[in-house]
Amino acid sequence: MQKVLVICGPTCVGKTSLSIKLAKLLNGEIINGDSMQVYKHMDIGTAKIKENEKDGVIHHLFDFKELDESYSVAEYQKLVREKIEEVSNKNKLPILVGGTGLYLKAALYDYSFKEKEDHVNYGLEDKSNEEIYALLSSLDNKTAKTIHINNRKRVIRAIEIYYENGIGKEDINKLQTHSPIYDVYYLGLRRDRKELYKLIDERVDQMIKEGLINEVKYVYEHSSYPSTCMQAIGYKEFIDYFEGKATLEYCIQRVKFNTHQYVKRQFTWFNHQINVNWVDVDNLNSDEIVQSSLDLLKDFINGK
RNA sequence: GGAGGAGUAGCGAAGAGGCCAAACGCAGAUGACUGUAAAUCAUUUCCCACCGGGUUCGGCAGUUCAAAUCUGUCCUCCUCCA
Repeated sequence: MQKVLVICGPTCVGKTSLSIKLAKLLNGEIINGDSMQVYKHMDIGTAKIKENEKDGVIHHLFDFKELDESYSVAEYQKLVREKIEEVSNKNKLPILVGGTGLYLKAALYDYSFKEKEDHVNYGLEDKSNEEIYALLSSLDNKTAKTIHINNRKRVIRAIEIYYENGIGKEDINKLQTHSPIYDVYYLGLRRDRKELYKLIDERVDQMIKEGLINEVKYVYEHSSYPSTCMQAIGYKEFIDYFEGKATLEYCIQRVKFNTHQYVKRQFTWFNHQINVNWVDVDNLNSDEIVQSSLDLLKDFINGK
């Protein structure tokens, strides 16, 4: 099986800088594992790696989407698998770096997404939660039991899955093995939450200084709200400011709070969905982080 | 010095005698997650506990079977007039 190294963890722990060092030490190339860094023009707010920080390491799947294009796990899965193939063929180690848990898992596990056209509209959007949930229950009760009635997106998607496949989501999942299709090592960076929150707040302030507002304004003007890119934290919060509904200070605070909650969700995901080998970064300097990572990776690397 | 107004859980803010451990929002905590995932959704947050119990609504003292809600007094803050 092909080897794949994953560097994951919550936002703002230092995945990017570690990834460069490991890529150089392990002769690797980096593949983006982050749902928002695929977009052009979204650099500051997504904390995307800067050109001069890449240090000669090749990066894949960054900056290839226009702002008005949508994006999804299925597309990501397909692209990443191609890249893993491509990098491996050069005899280099593919290193996935990112914090979007579902994307990482979907790419590396045998999640299957049906090849499909554009979204078919089944006219579910204007129905009430109760109505669509009742519909799902009648179609595919097994899946309905796993989704909360208020979770419209999931309920609707489950109905779509049923219509498109003639079989329910739960039954489809049963056909999968739920194991990785590569020889994967999950390396995670972790840090005390409170400490992380503090670093996040500082980083947000720094982003503002670097011109985040102008960047967001550009993105805002070249897309529209339902679009994927304007759902990014650090962007959507400023819509109210641009429309004169909230002060700038308030919006900046919202960015910080939303990022805190995002971190929380990321931890929940990583802790419960995949077996991450954690490096606790709290009292380590950057060299020590690299060393701890290499210690953990020893068997994975030598097991070639 | 005079006239008004306000003090409610970490913050904001409802409640104006029993249905109040106290709505709602925010922040915090926990969880779910297979095509929007930086998305979406659920649970939880005075204290101890399994039923249940113990302390709360600026302080103190009253009225009442019953007080966050009524009375007195004190403290703090705000606005206006001097």
